[in-house]
Amino acid sequence: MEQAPVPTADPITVEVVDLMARLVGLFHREYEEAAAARSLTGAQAKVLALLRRGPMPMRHIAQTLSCEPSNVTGIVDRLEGRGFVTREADPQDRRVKLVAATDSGLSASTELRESLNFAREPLAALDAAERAQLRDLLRRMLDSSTPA
Amino acid sequence: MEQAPVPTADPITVEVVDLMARLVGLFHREYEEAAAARSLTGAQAKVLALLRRGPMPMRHIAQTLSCEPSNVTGIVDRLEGRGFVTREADPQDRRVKLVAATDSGLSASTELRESLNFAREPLAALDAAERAQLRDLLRRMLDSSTPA
DNA sequence: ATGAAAGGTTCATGTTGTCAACTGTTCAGC
DNA sequence: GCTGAACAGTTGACAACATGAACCTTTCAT
Repeated sequence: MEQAPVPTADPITVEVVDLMARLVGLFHREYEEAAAARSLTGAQAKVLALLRRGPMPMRHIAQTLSCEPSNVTGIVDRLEGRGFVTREADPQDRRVKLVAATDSGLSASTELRESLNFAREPLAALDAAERAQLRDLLRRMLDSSTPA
Repeated sequence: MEQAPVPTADPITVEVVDLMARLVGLFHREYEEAAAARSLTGAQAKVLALLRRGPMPMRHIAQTLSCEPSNVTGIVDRLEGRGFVTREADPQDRRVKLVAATDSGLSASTELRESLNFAREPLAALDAAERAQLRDLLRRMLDSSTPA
């Protein structure tokens, strides 16, 4: 039987991976800073961002963040303590706690999101057509690995 | 005088930022996992990756990682404790400590780097020409914001 | 009805991160 | 040459994040 064809690390792929690593570093730092400017931590900001689509069980948050549920407990505790989210029991299943963003939490998250859009100088180096190209490439990469 | 043209969040930019956020999340998680598989933390792996180019003063590490020097002390302590790096005084300036990867540290870092290359399924969705396109776009974004 | 399984929390522990205070070393100005 | 400012690194105290095990409550299959 053939060995699974090791995706021979061609030079372009290697370089793209490297560039992405740098991009990830940049992005991550800026996100962290933008959150800190609103005295949120990165993890808190991520949870708030998740809740923009609507209330969500703790477990679902943990899955999306790829971390242990016990970790989420603490993060939500702190967000709740500052009035950014609420916990309410799910009427359908009383084991489940639905976490929902408050108005205050929602607007904090929206502010942060918008501050990111124009803080993103790296994108300024590209013109409209190139940004569209980039968008298409990224879309295809993500759609292939995140069926959702 | 004109107001600085608020980079009116055009829909494409907004979407690109969003896609990048998702990509960053994916990449970050995979990096963290790949590091954990070698019982390294993400931060430790990042420092080892930095040292692949050669020895480096603590302060330079802190600057590159955008964190406090005191934080680097701890990370390097743990790496040193496991024989992945060494600390030696810089003969030129005895205040400075040069951190260098050992052979063991270097090969751990290389292994990790290579495991990333073919763990990067998202890239598989693109053919060679598209990967080259992506590389060019990313290069330009990064070169514009990281003069180095 | 009983017991297994699932959702959350708690506790203990380790790593990352910040900040302030401290030790050595270098270097500019006198 | 000295003195003092500035710099590199460490230490200590503390908060957030992250994991894993133990636990409680609720649900659900049998």
